[in-house]
Amino acid sequence: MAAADPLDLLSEDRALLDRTSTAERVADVLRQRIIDGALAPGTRLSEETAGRALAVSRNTLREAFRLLVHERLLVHEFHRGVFVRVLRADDVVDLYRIRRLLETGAVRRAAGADPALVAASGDAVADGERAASEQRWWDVGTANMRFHEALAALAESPRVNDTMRQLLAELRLAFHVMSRPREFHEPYLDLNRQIADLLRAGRPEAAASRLDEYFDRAETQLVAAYRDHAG
Amino acid sequence: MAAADPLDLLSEDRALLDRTSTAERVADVLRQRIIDGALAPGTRLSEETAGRALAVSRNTLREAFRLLVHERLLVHEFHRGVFVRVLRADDVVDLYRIRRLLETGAVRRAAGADPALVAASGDAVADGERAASEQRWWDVGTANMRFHEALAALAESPRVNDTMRQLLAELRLAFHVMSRPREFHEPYLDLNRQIADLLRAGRPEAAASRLDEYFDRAETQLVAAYRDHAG
DNA sequence: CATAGAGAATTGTTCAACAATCCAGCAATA
DNA sequence: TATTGCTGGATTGTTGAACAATTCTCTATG
Repeated sequence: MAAADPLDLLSEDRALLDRTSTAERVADVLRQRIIDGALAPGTRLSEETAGRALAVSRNTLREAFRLLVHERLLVHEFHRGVFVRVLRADDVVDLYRIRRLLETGAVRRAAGADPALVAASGDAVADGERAASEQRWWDVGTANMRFHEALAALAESPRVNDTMRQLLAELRLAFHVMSRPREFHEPYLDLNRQIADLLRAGRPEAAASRLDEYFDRAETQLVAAYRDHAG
Repeated sequence: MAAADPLDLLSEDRALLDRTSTAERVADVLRQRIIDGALAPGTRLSEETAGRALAVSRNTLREAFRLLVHERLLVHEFHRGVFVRVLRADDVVDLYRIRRLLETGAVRRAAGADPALVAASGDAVADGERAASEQRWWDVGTANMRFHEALAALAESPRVNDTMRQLLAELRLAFHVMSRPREFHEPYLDLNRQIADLLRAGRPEAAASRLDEYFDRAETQLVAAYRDHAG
């Protein structure tokens, strides 16, 4: 392997250097607010109001809206405005369907993956356990998502990583309509731990099976809770 | 099961009813032009020029650009403009990596899928064979993509379908930098036929194995041709 | 030949205007 | 009372112009 070219190192910093457009930064803050629940599903975002609050022009705001609509965090109704997406039960089913493909597929090829990626999934589990012991249930949910993001990362594919981040952000929308984070997240701490341990032990197939169980349980539970709540 | 509510039928038609915005239509035509090669990879799209050609304002055009950047068909360089994406060899590798996850995963669960979806994949293969017999190599490529879109559709997930469509559009960018459509697409007609037949015969695992072979060969060949061409 | 710098061209962002559409509320009617 | 029809007000859709910020081009200069 050749010596690290300092120019390569610099070119990696370039991304940090060239600033990002206002529209993208606006999209970033809106995305964060949607994820953390400050903007609840169903909320309408008026161009006038939101634009004044963020101190950006309508056009710039609209560019940001387009991005988030494409990410499915907002829905756009022609001549009516944009709304924070309200997930339906079949959206949840769909989200779990694609997660299953990406995550179990990624886990199955974990044997050939960078060991650091396996370690990262273990870290996420540990974070979740710590948050649970301190009763920080929202953080348990966050750690759970980081864990599954780490599983998908075993595919070592930037596009899979992006897709996964997007899907998990979307899934946050489902958690908001339900109101019992502890009951939902706590049962999976143990299952996640098992998956992480199997991975570290170099048994990806067994980990994938356990992961499939996780999906069965989580999906069933979430959809059930969902129907209870939303009818 | 209750009688079909005519109101439900109408609400399904709603999507057809509400028109789409100018920005989206602009994005549609640009997407088409990129896919069919009229806008070659690397081409710069000036807001001034493109806006005048399409007779839309800069603001509207920029909204359309945002959409296509998000789909990775365009790249946006701050203060420099938007360009039709030029795929690199590692982009191609990445595309095949996620395709492998989605398609093989979808094929493995084909047993439980709607038979009409299995039939659709067979139709796509037949179309490809017909196009090949008539020397329409570009159409062979199109049919090939329809075939793989049909495979992904076995997952019966709208999000998988969307993701897949996007990935295949992106892959078209790779085909444009190579210039031998026949040599690239012809060898796979037979493999596709085998996969479709195995599916119809109710042997999804065998089909998935064949599909894995397809990915190995296609990826290797495409990346090799790619390196030859682009260095 | 390389470099620096001035000027042109392009993008980033805002603002104002108007058309198209939706919505809330009220009147009219059966 | 419940439904329909209308009207005025509010919001979005789209355009055009303007200016700031940045990149590009080209020439002069060493």
